[in-house]
Amino acid sequence: MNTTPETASDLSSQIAANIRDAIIKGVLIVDERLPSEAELSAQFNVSRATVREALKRLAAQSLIRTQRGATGGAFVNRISFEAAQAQQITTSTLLLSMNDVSFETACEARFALERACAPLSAARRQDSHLKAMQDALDAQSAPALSDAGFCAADVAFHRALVDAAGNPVLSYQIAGAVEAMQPLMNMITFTAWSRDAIVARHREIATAMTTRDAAAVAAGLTLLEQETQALARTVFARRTKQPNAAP
Amino acid sequence: MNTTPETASDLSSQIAANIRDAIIKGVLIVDERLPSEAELSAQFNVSRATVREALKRLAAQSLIRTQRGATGGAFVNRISFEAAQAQQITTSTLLLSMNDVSFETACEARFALERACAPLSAARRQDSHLKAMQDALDAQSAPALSDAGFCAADVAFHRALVDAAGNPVLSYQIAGAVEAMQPLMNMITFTAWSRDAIVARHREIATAMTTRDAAAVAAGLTLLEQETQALARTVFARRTKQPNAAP
DNA sequence: TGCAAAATTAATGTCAGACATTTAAAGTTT
DNA sequence: AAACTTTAAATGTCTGACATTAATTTTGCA
Repeated sequence: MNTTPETASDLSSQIAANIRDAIIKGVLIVDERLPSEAELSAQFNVSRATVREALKRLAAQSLIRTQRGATGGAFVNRISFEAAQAQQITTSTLLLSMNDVSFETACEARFALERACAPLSAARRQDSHLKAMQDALDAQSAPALSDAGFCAADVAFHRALVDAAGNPVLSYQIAGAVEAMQPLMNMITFTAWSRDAIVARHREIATAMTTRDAAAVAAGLTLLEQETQALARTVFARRTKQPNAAP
Repeated sequence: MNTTPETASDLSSQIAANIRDAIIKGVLIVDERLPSEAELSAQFNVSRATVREALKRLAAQSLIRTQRGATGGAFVNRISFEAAQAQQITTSTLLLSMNDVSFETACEARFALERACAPLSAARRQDSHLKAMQDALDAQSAPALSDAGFCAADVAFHRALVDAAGNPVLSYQIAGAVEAMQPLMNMITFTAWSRDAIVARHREIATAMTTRDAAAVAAGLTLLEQETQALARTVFARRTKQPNAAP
């Protein structure tokens, strides 16, 4: 049951931890109003400034929201899947960029996670998911598309694939991982040839999804992973040999 | 490239977003010292209190750390896998408890994720992983073990399974999801009979890991999932029929 | 009476300045 | 040269004030 070590000597950390535990343990219910800053400062016997620093910490974790005005105050937040995912993306993105995680490792993790939902996605996909995948495919096939646009459409495709599993927890976890990898993916300059290869694989996967062929979806993802890894290797190899000047 | 909407009118939010972007974009490097609070308040033309609230927000996301003293200040943090995972667990745990996620949905997501690393784990597992799994098995087989202890050993077993994949990104993502599910798992009271069934499945999985039989590992996980779901159904059904008095 | 405008109030947001505490480094003494 | 003392620079905390916001209450007038 490890939430956050945080044995800090800061009063604001302690107070934040105190309130956080109350929220986690259910002492404070969703949408319940916390005591006002003045009351909290009296309860904890600290100044209002210290209480405010504690509350800002909790707000940064989306645990509370604040409202101004007469009936305002700090309220316990119901964390939404969107908010949780946004946080996860921020954290994961920094984690990857700061810890010298290789493209290979991140890519492997990403496709492993995606394959995890292939059986569920194939079984449960709705027409709306197929349409989303098809739209992403069309976008990726556009002739004068920028690399960023290509990657965005790529994310949309895989996002639809994951959402088709119909499990919000799975979507939240995996979509976060996929999005966090985007900065790494953007390091690759996609040639027209490599784009065609990717789109072709996507087409295969989309077809397999249509026929609910889980094994084919997984196989398509595996092939896509191998090709992506190979592409990355050539791009990075060329780049180290011939370092570019443009910042 | 969605980091955090945060179009808030609070000055402290804006300043936090400003510095956060600088960190994400690499303008501020790991271990680099930020300007002192006094300098920041001059730069942003706000009071020191406002700057401090912004810094506390960043500290809550583990983006910075602060040190007191003459050479102190706020430093850009290198987010560790541990810290990132701890945050993910806090967020995911609250997400599950606050959004009425059913045991079924969470359990399905958990095992889907674990199956995702079965092939990698079977291929790459070291003796140390086998030993960790065996230790967890021994712990789970202890006769007078509490439910909490049983669950803790359960986590250790699956944690070793995931770590065996040798991919830190995968470990971070999945271990976080598994730990976040613990509160839900703890709602189940394991009978002696059901414990035996779980341990037996674990034994099969451990054996499959030893022989590097990825398909058998995945199959074992699938069976374990089905049995866990069935067990949960009976427990919850009994509980609704006969509401207990003890809080 | 009914309704719109104005005043009230209670909360967060911001500011300014002071003091406390911590820590490294410079300076002093033995 | 080593040990102690002083200094300086930073964060941590406190106090009190004012600004801003938004719901509520009161007032004024048709």
